[in-house]
Amino acid sequence: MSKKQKYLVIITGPTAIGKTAVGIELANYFKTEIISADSRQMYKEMYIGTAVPSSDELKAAKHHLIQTKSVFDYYNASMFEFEVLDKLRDLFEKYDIVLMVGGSTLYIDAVCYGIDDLPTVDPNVRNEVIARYQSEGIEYLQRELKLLDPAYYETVDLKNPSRLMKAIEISVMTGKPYSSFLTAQRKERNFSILKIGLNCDRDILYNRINQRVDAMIASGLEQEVRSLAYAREATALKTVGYREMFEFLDGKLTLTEAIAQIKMNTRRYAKRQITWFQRDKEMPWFQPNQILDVIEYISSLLVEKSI
RNA sequence: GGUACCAUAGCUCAGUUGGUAGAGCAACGGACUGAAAAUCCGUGUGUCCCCGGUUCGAUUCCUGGUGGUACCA
Repeated sequence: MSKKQKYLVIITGPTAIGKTAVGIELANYFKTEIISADSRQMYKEMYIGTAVPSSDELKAAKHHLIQTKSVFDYYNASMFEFEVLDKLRDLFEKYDIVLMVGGSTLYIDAVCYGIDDLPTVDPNVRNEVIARYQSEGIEYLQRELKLLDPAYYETVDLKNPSRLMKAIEISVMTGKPYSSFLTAQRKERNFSILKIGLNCDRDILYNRINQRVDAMIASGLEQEVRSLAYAREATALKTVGYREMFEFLDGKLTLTEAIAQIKMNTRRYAKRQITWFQRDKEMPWFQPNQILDVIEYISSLLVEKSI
């Protein structure tokens, strides 16, 4: 192996834990750049409600995949996988270490382990399935899936319409059962991956979330959401902070209620992230203020591996 | 100060004709391979305000407190 070993260092953790600040410090220390692993900060129409790094923060370290897409663009975890791999090919020409910072769990897993190749679904097929679900209910999806992919029917969460629809769309499109595309095989990467988790006591995290939401409101979240009314139906706008503010603008919630719900839904989101992270028993955890410990931890692994 | 009503889960409240209690929301736990900040599933966590009385047994009935609300002064 003549080529020098390359490392992707992933900084992750629940929303509002302080990943951005840690990422920038690490980027400066290791003299490298940051790829965002955030499924919402990539949309250029969304800014306040996604807590995109500030212009000062973006100047402090070079960031990639931030505000590069439109909310009308179709995007998914598989596309993220390939986009990041492309980006890494470039960055590893210049750096031995590249950082990836973010909390979008499925996207991170797609980069680390790969995600099976599926054909892109024809919007007509998709709309047809959605329409029949809306008129005939989840029983329709269950019946249909049982016919199209009995094996998947046995293992899937039968009460989860998203999962059922996805499998039906793919099966209808290809004429083959959805489950025949699932290999459950980890893809090999030609770089090493180091994951770092950031977390703290739950009540402290919840305080940070509350403060962040208040700050979003103070910075004009209402205006941002109001100006996005034309894009309201886009999937990317079905996001904590935007959804509740649309309800406020509709008069379904008072501003006070909307703020309370944004805080609550952000807490639940953080909890879902934490649940996902707990699958990975190997991931080391640090407090967001333990930057020196994180640097020491990363450095020790680099030395160990290069010997 | 007087009279009436109320006090049960984190909150709003239901209930037990006397056998130690249950809803909604919150909270907590979990699943998750192309919408993932999405989508879905599960769980009751309790000095039934306090002291005494009646009773085999009191959160429930009774005395007296304490706190709250309303009205009258």
